[in-house]
Amino acid sequence: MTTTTPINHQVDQDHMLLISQLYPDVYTQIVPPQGAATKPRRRRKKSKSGEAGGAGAKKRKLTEEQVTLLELNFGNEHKLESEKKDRLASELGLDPRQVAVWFQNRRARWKNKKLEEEYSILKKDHENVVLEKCKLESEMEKLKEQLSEAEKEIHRLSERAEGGGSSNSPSSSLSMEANIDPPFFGEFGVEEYDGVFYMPQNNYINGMEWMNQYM
DNA sequence: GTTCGGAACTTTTTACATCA
DNA sequence: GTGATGTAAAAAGTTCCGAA
Repeated sequence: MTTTTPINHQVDQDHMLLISQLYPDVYTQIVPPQGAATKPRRRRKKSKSGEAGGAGAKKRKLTEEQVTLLELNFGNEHKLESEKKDRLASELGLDPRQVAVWFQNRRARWKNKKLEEEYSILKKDHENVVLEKCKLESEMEKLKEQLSEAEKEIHRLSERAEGGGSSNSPSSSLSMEANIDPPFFGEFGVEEYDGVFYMPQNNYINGMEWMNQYM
C-alpha cells in the first residue's frame, strides 16, 4: 500500500506531464501550471466549453458502432491488454485512454448490475424461505392440535380401562415394551445404519410428553 | 430547470518488482 | 528472508456534460 508522499507526488506530476504530452486533448485541464508542482493534486476546476481544454476536451458521445465493438470486446474479455487496447483504439478511431476509461466504466456498470441481480435473487430466496417458514408453522400448529386430541383420547381410554379393572390394560402391555432397550438413540426412535441416522416418519421429538404415558 | 446516463477524471487499493 | 520503495493497473468514488 502506498501513501502519498512528496516523492510520489513528484512522480505523479512527471507522469501527468508525460501523459499530457501524449494526450494533450485530455490532460490540458488537469496538468498544473508551473510552480504548482509541489502541491497535492487538486480536483480539476469546472471548465466551460471552449476553455483551456478546447474542442478536444469536450465530451464526445461514442457512436453506436464504437459502442457495439467495445461491447463485443467486453463480452470476450472484461480486461484489456495494452496491445489490444491500442489496436481497438485505432480500429475505433479513439484515444487508447478513452478505450481504457470505457472499459473501467463498463466494468463498474457490470459489477453494479451483477450486484443488483444477486440482490434480487437473494431477496426472492428470502421470501420463499419466509413463506416456507409460515407454512411449517401452521402445519406445526395443526399437528399440535392433533396431538392434544390424541392425548385426550388416550387419557379417556386409560381411565375407562382402569375403571374396568382389567389386567390387560394398554399401560401394562406398553410398559413391557418400554423395558426393551432401543437399538441406538432409542429414546428418540432414531436408528443408525452405516453412519446414517434414520428416524421414523411419525416420530415427534420435541413434544415427547405423550411418550410418558407409557413409561 | 431537473434528472439521468455515461465519459472523464481523481484517489485508493492491490500486486508485483527491485534494492539495500 | 525481509522491509522499504517504486510502478502499474484496477477499483472505487466523484465531477461534469449532454440529452431527454
